[in-house]
Amino acid sequence: MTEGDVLTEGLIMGRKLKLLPMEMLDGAAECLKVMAHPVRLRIVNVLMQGEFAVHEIAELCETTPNQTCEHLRLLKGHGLLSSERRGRLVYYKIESPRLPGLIECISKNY
Amino acid sequence: MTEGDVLTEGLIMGRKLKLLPMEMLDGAAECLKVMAHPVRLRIVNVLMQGEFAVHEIAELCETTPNQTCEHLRLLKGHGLLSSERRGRLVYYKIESPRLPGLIECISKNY
DNA sequence: TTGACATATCGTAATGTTTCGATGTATACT
DNA sequence: AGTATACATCGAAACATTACGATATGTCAA
Repeated sequence: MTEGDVLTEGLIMGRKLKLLPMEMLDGAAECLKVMAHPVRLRIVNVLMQGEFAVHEIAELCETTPNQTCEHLRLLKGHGLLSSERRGRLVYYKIESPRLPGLIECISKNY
Repeated sequence: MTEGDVLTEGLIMGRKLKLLPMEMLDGAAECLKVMAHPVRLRIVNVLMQGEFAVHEIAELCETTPNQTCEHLRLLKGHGLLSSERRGRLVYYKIESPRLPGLIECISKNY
């Protein structure tokens, strides 16, 4: 969806409002909910620079491998990341193109 | 903070990574958490087009005045909105410049 | 002052999230 | 086979969020 595609859904007091469709906001809210955690933001920030194995991600995020696994599972469960085993290491990478956009938005505004 | 201000915080396997500082991600995560609800996204989307009273916001968000109040209170409590009473109506408007950026990011990517 | 409307708050039940230790599984090395 | 390493999953406690009805406050108008 591009910026011009907003729908005119609201009409109140004679004013027409350009509002994003509710289904879009539902999807966005779900994604934001998943990303609304500092460690998961950091994970995505790390993976924007390449594939990494779980223990590397854990180290870079200053958390335990255990917790890292859970965060990775959540992100993967929502289709945001994908993983591949190579030997005894499992490498994760970004799957959803939405993620870099969000990190970029954060780096500009926060 | 501009895009060039990312810190080189990560160093692993001889690779230097450009990572956003953790305090920044903490703040972003808190804001995302507040915004990670479809009705609150819609509220901000509405308020990007001007000030509105609570019952108008409720109608445009297709929810009850009661719930609208609670969402507005949460958003205001985080300094994202401000309000002003005029007569028996209370008008809300956007206070934080971060909000339009987030909605814009959503409208482009979702 | 009474009634009506607009907004705010409170209590609470239902639900979801986070964290942690313990346990399970997969791979490689000896 | 046995052991070590890396990762994944499970269960439960602690905590946070959401939704909803009930009740309270604030403003206006008759």
